Amino acid sequence: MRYLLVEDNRELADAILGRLALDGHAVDHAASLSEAEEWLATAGYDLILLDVMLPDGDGRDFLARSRAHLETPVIMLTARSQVSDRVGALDMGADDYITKPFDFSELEARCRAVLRRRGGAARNQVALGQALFDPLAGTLSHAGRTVELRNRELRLLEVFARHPGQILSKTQLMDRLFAQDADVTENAIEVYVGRLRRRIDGMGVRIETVRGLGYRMETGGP
Amino acid sequence: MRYLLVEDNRELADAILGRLALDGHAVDHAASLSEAEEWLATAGYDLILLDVMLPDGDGRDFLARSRAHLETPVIMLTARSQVSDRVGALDMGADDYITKPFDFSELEARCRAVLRRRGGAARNQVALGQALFDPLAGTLSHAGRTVELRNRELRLLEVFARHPGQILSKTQLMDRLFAQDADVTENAIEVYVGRLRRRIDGMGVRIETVRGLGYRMETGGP
DNA sequence: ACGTCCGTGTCAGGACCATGTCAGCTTCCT
DNA sequence: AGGAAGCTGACATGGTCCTGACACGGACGT
Repeated sequence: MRYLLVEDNRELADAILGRLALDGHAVDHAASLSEAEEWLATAGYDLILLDVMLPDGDGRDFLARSRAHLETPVIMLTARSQVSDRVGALDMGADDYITKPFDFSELEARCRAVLRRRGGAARNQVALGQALFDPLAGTLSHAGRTVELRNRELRLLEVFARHPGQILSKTQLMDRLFAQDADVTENAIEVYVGRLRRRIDGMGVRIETVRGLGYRMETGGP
Repeated sequence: MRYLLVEDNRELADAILGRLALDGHAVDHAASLSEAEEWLATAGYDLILLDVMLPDGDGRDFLARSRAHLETPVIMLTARSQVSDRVGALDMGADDYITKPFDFSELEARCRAVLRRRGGAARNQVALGQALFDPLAGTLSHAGRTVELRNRELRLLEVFARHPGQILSKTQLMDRLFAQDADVTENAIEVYVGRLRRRIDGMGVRIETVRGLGYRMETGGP
C-alpha cells in the first residue's frame, strides 16, 4: 500500500515512516500542505495521514478544500484530544482520527480498518495493454487467464503501471519498494523483475531491460 | 542531470562535485551568490544545491529574491540543525533541506526525491524537428517509427537537444558523458556520434561535423 | 509451543552485451 | 600530394544482468 504522511514534526514523522515501512508499505512524507499538494499531484495514494497543525495552514481546511476531487481515505492526526479537533475532523471528510500521542499498533489498526472499509466498496481496475490489472485484488487478467501476484511483485507492477513506457532505474524502483533505510541490494530488484516477468509472461505486458539505465514496461506487442 | 552547487567551502564542494559526477551528473560550482547568478544567467539547471552561509549574503534571502522567476528546484544546505535555519528554508521556497554534516547517499536520495516530485508529473517529450524525443523513455519517434537508444547514445542526444544548432566540442561532450577522472579518448566521441547517427538516420534529425571544432545538431532538413 | 509453509532477500556462477580502443580507411584542406 | 581530422568495422573486456539455490523469518494452523 502507498501512504502519504503529512506531518511537520520530523521526529514523529520519521518514527511513523519507519514503522509503516516495516509493514511493507511505501510511505512518502510531506512536511507542509504545499508539499503535500505536490506529492498528490504526482502520484495516487491509498491512504493519507494528515496532521492538523501544519506550518502553512490547518489540515482540516486543506481537507475540506480537497475533498471534492480527492477520494483517497484520510486519517487525521490531532494534536490533543480536544473535542473541537475531533468533531471537526469527521465533519471535514476524514475517515477516522487518532490523537497524539498514540500507539503505533493502534495507528496500524486504524489504517487497516479504514482501508478495509473503503476498499470493499470501489475496486478500480487498470488496463495494461490488453490485460486488466487489479491492484487491490493483486491480480492480472488476460484472455480469460488470471494470475495472482505476491506483495512485492504487485507493488513493482504498480510502479510500472504508473509510468508506462518510461525507463525506471533500479534506484527509483528501490525507493518505491523499500523503506529509505532498508539495506537492500539492487540485485533484489533484478530478482523481482525476473519473478514478475515469469508470472506475467504471455499476458500482453512485458518488462524490457535497458542496460545500464533500468527497466521499462511495454504494453503494445504480443 | 545538470546541477548547480553554491557552496563557499571548497573542500566540501569538491567532495560533492566528485560524488555527483560519479552518478553521471554535470555539476557546476559557484562559490558565492554573485557567481551563482552568473551561472544561472548562462544555463538552465535541473536542480540547485544552495548553502545558507555565503561570503556575499544569505542563501535564503537569495532564494526569496529569485523564487519569483526561478522554477528550478532547490535543496538548501544548512550549516547546523538550527531550528531557525530549517524553518526558514521551506518558507523561502526551498524544496528540501539537508543539515551538515550529511551522508552523500542521503544527499543523493534527497536529490532524487525532489527531482521525482518536480519532474514526475509532466512527461516532457521534446520536439526535435519533426521527430519526438522522449528522454525518459529513451526513445526517438518519427513518422510512426520508433528507435530505442542506449545509455551513451541517449545521454549524447540529450546534450545535443539542450543546445540545438550549437557547436559542441568533443571536449565539451566528453565532460557531459564521462566522469571527470575517466580516462577516455576523444575518439570515443567520434564513435558514439557515428553510432547515434546510424540509429537516428532518416528521423529528421542529423548531426553535422564541424571540422576542427566539434559537432552540431540540425533539425531542419529531411 | 511447535512445525510447516510461504514470501523474501542474498549469493554465486554464468551468459550476454554495451563499451572504448585500435587500425586502417576516407575526407577535407592547404 | 601530403597531412590532419574524422569515420568505421572489428574486437577484447569488463560490467551488467539473469537465474537456480539457499537461508531466514514471519504467518498460520495444529
